[in-house]
Amino acid sequence: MTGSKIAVLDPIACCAPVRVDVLDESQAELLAGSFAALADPIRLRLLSYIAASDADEVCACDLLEPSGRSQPTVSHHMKILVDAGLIEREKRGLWVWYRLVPSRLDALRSVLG
Amino acid sequence: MTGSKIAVLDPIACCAPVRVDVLDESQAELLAGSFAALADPIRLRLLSYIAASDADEVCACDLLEPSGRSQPTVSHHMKILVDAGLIEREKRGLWVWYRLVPSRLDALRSVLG
DNA sequence: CCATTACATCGACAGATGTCAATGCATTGC
DNA sequence: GCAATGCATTGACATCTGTCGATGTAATGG
Repeated sequence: MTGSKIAVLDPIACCAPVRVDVLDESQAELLAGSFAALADPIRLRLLSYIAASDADEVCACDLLEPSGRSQPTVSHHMKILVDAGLIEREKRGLWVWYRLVPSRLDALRSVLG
Repeated sequence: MTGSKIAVLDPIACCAPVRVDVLDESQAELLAGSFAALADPIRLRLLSYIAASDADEVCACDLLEPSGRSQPTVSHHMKILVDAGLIEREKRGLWVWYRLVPSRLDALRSVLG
């Protein structure tokens, strides 16, 4: 995907020199941000709750009880997931609905393969 | 994979009731820990450095320069990756060698699928 | 032994993160 | 208009995290 080949030659020669295809800093920063969104048990459960829903969207009001956290805390976590691009937010009337963004999850999955 | 079906019925009925297959707390805690190990740009670059190596293992001494961090800091990050089960550590003589644990990465990947 | 090397651990610090009560801001219904 | 509702934002706090200098520890070579 990236293709940036960096040749690293170790001067001491304790170890064999290595040719590498390493994530550059900006790529690593971006990916780390995405994984950080997944690095919290509450957010993982919120995500799986949406993923497991029969409908393809879930009302914010349904996320309070199963998460066991206060309304501001859930709102905070949902914002982090939205900012990471893992879920979409849509406001209809008084209620807010969340949907998964499967392409974003696929992108993260491909990084681990 | 888990199979734990939990029926959640929302009492207010503002939203449709949802049948869910949600991560339980201990599962979420475990997974969050694994993703947290990936939620740092330095660790991602260390991991990709090992993954991109021609050999299947990399000497710790080769990780200092490309990471741009001090020796204690790199040691700290490698410990986190090892504790998360993402890489293996083997000491031979004075040197320490690291290898990927592909099965662990596969497991994480399958969670996102 | 002793010096040197490679890596781990400790201690300290700044900055990030999760949490909730209090408050703000739209939207709806009257 | 006004009150009520659903969610976001703020402020404050404790905890966690990344970082490095200093030091500890195990292995090697003389």
